[in-house]
Amino acid sequence: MTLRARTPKAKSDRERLLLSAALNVFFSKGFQAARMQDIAEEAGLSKGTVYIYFGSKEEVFQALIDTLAKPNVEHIQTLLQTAPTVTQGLRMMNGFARQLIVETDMPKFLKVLVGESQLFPEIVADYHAEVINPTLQLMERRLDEVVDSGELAVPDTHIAARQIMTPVIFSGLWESVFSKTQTLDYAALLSAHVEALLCAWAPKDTTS
Amino acid sequence: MTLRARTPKAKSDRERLLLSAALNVFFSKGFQAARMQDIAEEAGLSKGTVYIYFGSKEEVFQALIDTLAKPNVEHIQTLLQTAPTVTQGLRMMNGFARQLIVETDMPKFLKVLVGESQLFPEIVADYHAEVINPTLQLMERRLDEVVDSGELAVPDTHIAARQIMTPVIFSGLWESVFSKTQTLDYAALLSAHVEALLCAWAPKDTTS
Amino acid sequence: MTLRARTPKAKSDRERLLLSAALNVFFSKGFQAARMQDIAEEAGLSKGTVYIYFGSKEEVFQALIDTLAKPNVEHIQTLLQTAPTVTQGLRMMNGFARQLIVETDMPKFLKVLVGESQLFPEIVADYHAEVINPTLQLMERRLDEVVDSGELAVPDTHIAARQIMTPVIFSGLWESVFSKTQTLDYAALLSAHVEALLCAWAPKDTTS
Amino acid sequence: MTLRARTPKAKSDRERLLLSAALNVFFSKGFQAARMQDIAEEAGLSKGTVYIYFGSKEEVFQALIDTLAKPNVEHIQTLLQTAPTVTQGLRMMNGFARQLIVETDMPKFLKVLVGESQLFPEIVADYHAEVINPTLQLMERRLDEVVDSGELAVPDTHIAARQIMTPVIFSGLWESVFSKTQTLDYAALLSAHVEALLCAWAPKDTTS
DNA sequence: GATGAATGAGAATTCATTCAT
DNA sequence: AATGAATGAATTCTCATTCAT
Repeated sequence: MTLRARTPKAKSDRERLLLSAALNVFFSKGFQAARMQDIAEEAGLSKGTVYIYFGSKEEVFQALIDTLAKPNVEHIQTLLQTAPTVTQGLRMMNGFARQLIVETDMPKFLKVLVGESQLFPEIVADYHAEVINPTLQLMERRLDEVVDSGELAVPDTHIAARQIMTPVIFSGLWESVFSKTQTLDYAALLSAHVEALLCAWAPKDTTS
Repeated sequence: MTLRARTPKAKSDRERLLLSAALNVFFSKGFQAARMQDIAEEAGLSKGTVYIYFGSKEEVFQALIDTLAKPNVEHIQTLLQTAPTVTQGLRMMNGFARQLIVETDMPKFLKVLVGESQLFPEIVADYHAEVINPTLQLMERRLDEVVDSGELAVPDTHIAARQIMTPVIFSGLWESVFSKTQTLDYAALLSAHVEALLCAWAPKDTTS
Repeated sequence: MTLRARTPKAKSDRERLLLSAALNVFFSKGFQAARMQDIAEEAGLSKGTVYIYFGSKEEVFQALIDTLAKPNVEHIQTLLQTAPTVTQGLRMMNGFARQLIVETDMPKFLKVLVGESQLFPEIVADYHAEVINPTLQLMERRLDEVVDSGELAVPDTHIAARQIMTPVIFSGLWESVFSKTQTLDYAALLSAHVEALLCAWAPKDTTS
Repeated sequence: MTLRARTPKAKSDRERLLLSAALNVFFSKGFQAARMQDIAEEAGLSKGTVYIYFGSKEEVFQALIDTLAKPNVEHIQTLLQTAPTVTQGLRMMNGFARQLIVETDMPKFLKVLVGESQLFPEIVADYHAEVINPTLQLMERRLDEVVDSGELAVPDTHIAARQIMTPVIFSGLWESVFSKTQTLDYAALLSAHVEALLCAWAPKDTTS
């Protein structure tokens, strides 16, 4: 029998442990095929114990989304807001995106979200409302600002915000789905992309 | 009882009907959560009938991949090979990509492939080998040619080939996952992307 | 499509063909595991055709018992009744038993009857009433006669009748169950048995 | 919900309970027609519980054979080996055979083995190799010894060993198949048989 | 009469969830 | 708190039977 988690700290550690185990299992098998047993084993605990922390498999899934998704958003937002220029902000974001893809669970998370998107439309809606949309809107606003300031000449900031995310999603997905089959140089792809955008958005020379 | 399919033609029609039903169900629920019953009902047939045409749920899935994936590849390849210039080829491909996203089952297919990627690694490997890789390599070769001819100045054709696909995948995924929550102007995104690439790859003026 | 059976003769031939196929299939798989498809294939016909001749799988089974069991009984009974002495009758019956085991379907039939005995108690009761019991009673009566006539000194004719059958059943079962694993010389076993019985039943010499 | 079996002892008891239930069900319906549900109900447990102890219906069957068949063999062998004379050994074996038929599950087991013999040829081969053959060979060797010692004059010890088993199998089968229809005095049959054999094998008087 | 496609009831097996220990 | 035995709903797949051709 595993040591009991008596303090609140110990309990929240065990919760995190379970969520991390769950992500791995959901990633490997998908929500439906994932057995509570698998999650328990991945965490080194027993089946019954999972139910002490989460009421059902669906609750584990929901908690996973809530716990893992949001911290990243905040980071991106901080990055965008604190960078002196958008050009720098974009370049810094690239570095962060690379980290996100290679060093975090984001690709696994992305794969799980995509895979279960039709099964849990509320979760998708929620995720859109709390993560995707705020981030895109923040980007859009920042781009509007720099257009006004003349830093960049972005023709359509709405599309531009999405355009920025394009290789991040591509890379995340590649990492989840194809990384075992063929590697991809995410950093190169991301920076080629930013440079292309900056080229396209370069302010027109209006001096002459 | 449904009309019996006695001729080979009628049987192959019914097979197609079932595969189309299966794609919808796999898309909605994922492979695991999809019940054979669901597929049968979607096709207006009974459970047992599905087993006359396919030996198991997995066989339905495999047949789906085989049937739906490959035709699109050929189209893309033709497009690339017949366009007089790469610039035109890319612009035409965008039109095709838009069609692919809005008018075909590609987004559903993409979502299913991503969702089940860990469960069927052989199918993913197969898909990579027969669809993804040949397409990317063809693009890469075409880009190498135009670099040689001076039409474009692509710094890294390997990355460039992937870069081209970036918004296609993004759009396909958006269509699958978020289209009910928020629409996205795929044509605008795709063409903004191509224009950015063409800007970045514009041959340097070496006359002066 | 197989030739149609138009005449009554042709129909009854086809019925026999199906029953023979059924015996093989029931023997190999047991009643439950036998598929109508198997029986049809064994007979070189199609599934639906079996239903033209028999209303259900159970009806096939019933017809099998009725058709195949009874002829043999009549033969045994004739043998016993026409033999001039019981001693000769027993020896002749042995020859017949050997034939029954090696050259007929009796062992298959026995195996099927035993295997399904609990599933079809009425069939077993029927079989007992129409085949087993009459034969045993006839034997018993003949033995009573020869005891009276002084030909043999059988202590208990009821038991004796059963005792006679003992190696026949043993051999039939061995043939069904173990013949592929190890052969058994049925003729030798049967005649050793008869000789032992004749020794035990030899009339006591009461002359001195 | 039934009491939980937590200790190894309780678990092995439950396993035995299930096997005993399984024998009854397999006997009544045959392996194929037996539903796991039936076995569970016969044991007073639920369907799912059977799968905690045995991985599949086939595994239950195999375990049954392993558990129930072998103990009896040992008993017979001990009997034969410890009896001072073969004559006594045979008479004692008869007592044991009667017990086997009336007081143990042997007849049920025999019926099940016969019924499923074609479906599980490996089990039959196994059973022949581990139970039937060793027993027959032991008998044969003992008979060879007594022929040498002059105790009995057995003409063919190979056949004789089989001849001895003849009424045991007959009785076991009768018990399984016909006992509800008509009783049979097994003890009388068995001892009549032994006496007949002893008569046939009596050493020839060579004194005069 | 013959065929085999279609049906749906039924059985093995799995696994989320409960709860006695 | 932790465990894992027990349960039964749910799912895949099979096959007896029907019936359009």
